[in-house]
Amino acid sequence: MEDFLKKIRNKGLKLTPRRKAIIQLFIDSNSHMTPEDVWYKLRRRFDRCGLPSVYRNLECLADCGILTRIQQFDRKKHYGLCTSRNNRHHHHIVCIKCGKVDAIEECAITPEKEIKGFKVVSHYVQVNGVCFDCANE
Amino acid sequence: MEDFLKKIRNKGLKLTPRRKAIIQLFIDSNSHMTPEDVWYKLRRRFDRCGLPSVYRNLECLADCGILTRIQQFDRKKHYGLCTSRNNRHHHHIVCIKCGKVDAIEECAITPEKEIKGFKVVSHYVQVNGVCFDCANE
DNA sequence: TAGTAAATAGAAATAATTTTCATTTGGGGC
DNA sequence: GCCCCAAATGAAAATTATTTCTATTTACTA
Repeated sequence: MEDFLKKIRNKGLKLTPRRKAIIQLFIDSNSHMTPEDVWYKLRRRFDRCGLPSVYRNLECLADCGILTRIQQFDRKKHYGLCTSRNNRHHHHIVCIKCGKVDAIEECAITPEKEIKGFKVVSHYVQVNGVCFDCANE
Repeated sequence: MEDFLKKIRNKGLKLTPRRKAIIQLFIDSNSHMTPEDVWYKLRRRFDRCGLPSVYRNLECLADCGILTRIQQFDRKKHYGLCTSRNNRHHHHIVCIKCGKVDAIEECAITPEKEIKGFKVVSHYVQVNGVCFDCANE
């Protein structure tokens, strides 16, 4: 937890009760969540709690590298706890059953391979770049 | 084009003027598009043209393997033409400038590598799987 | 401890997508 | 070529996730 708080301070952002609570929720939940999921759980602890604030905080925590944006094709935003200890390039693996999120350092994904104890079912890769034509215009 | 039409027939779906026109739009446009983009262009050719129908057709064409769903973090759906000639496992590379979409067969993405003439700027990988705990419950 | 920029709640607005339903149409079978 | 029926369509309305706005509160710095 202290590592996470440090990341917020490093960005010059405030360490509010909501933010700490949200991080704690992710540590406890061990799975990715939508803004609404988080909001629902936060309301148990705070009488007043605005959904827009949750949206802002999740984005802010993702920008701090504390959370990672998880792509689920259900039209909602999803965030998971980013547990990578160093700052190296990495990706995340998501359990399609329980939503558990873990960091993976390797990029060479091969089908059927087991990664960190996860049995790979599918993976989504999108490479963003500049094509030959655009690079030379 | 004939290859694409075959894929629709193989799925037992109808070969409507809208569908042919949408495929042609993608062949001509050479970039990925949102439902609204497609709708806007279709309206030049058809007097009556419903947006829901465009949504339905894009999903349908994606299910047929004619289009591929492109992830852009702008809250809209994006589709690109899938030009892969065989049925092998593949991904897509997207130009962040012009939106050009191309199929890539290799999975071992390394940063800075050039793929098919595209200079890789970033890539998004999400692996979906079943974690150790879930696999053993 | 006062000052200030950042964070907040709540209400309202926005915008993408989906649903519903009545009508039309493509394509297989005659 | 014509009939039939499931699939496709348009239009309007509904849904729903997300964002904006604004006044108020709060965390942190000096």
